[in-house]
Amino acid sequence: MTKASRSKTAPAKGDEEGTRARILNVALQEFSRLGLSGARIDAIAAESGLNKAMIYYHFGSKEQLYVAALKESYQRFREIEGALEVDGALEPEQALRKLVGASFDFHAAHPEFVRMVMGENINQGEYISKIPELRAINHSAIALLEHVCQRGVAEGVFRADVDPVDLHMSISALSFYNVSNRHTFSFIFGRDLGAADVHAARRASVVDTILRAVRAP
Amino acid sequence: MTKASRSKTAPAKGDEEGTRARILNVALQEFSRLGLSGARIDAIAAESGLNKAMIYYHFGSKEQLYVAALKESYQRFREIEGALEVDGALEPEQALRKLVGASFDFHAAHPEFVRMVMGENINQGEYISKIPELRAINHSAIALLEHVCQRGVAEGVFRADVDPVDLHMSISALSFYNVSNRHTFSFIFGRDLGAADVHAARRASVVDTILRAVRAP
DNA sequence: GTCTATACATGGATAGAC
DNA sequence: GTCTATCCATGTATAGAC
Repeated sequence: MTKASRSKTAPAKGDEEGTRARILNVALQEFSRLGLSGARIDAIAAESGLNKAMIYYHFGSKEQLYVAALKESYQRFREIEGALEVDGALEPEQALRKLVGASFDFHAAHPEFVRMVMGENINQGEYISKIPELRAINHSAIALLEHVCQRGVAEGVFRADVDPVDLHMSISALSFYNVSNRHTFSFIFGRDLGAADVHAARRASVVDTILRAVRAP
Repeated sequence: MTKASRSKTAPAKGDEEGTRARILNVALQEFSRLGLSGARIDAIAAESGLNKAMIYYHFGSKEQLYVAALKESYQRFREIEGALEVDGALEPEQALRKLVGASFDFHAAHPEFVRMVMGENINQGEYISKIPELRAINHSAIALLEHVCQRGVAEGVFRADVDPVDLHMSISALSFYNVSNRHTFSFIFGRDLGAADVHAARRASVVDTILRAVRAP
């Protein structure tokens, strides 16, 4: 009996998503909202329309479920990043603009990813270190950046001494902070970062900041 | 009997710091390490060399203790920021360099502050909103930035259309992320952000990025 | 695979003596 | 103000039936 031992009863029910997948989706939301310690297995069970025993049957423990959710979170991130096509006809400047804008938009559109990463940093990276597959997760992003930088240097529009990983870090920081620190920032400065005009202005500022950082001389 | 009802026995004991202050210090560390839900009253009591009842006597509840720690955290931040003297003889460029470097250094030197802010954003700012005094916390930083910008514009070295709050946000983002996402970033890129040379290079990059963002034209 | 019922530990909070 | 002892709700995890 191999892994695919769900011999019959392939359920064509409307909500057929698979129990495991349903749990995982709910868990991702719950952990991202409340962190590892704040999330409750009871709540995940209830929200999934299941019972606690099912969660332990499929995932073993709260921590293993958390690791699965963390992994899933990063993998979704990779999928969307991977779908970015940027080369082709675009000038290096325009290509970089597109990359930065996409990063900013992705973070804004996926606060649950941002929150998972925040939570895992609160955990001091204890659990992500158990998922070596994620090591490669951003390498394609770096490769893309590197390629764009090289083209820019060749055309004489970008500086030659830009480190792609350092540049990636700046792009991530500006994209990430905008979501991660939204609540405290909005409170302290009375500027609602969720508002459309504020958001658009910030986006433009971030893209501009990165472009200026790489532009020659 | 007024507030100061500790009539006699003003204890000259070596560790005289005040019970309340001792609890608060330990709580700040504990909440910053583990977040509101992850922190344990038992652990705070033990670490303080006290018992749980004392905590409830002085602070009422876990959440009130958390709010006190959050407030304390921001107030220490303000103190250090407030001590920054930047005007005087410095050129606008040099003044801004100093400001950005100080922000970067402060965050690096105070991971517990960064972590408290992360945790509170996980809480969606629910508790900071109960501390209206903190609204003004960064206004002096903004005023300083604004003044430097104005001088730079007057001398023709800075752009005229820089928004001080937006600029402050970029400085904070680059300073904050470096600490907040240290663990996941180090894991994924295999670059230890704690290492002295990496840290110094990143600092230089951040200062440079901000300077380029404001420089005319 | 899925459920109900329950074991068992933990954690926030309080009572009451000193 | 400070302590010990304890209450009670909650939360992770499992046993065992279907």
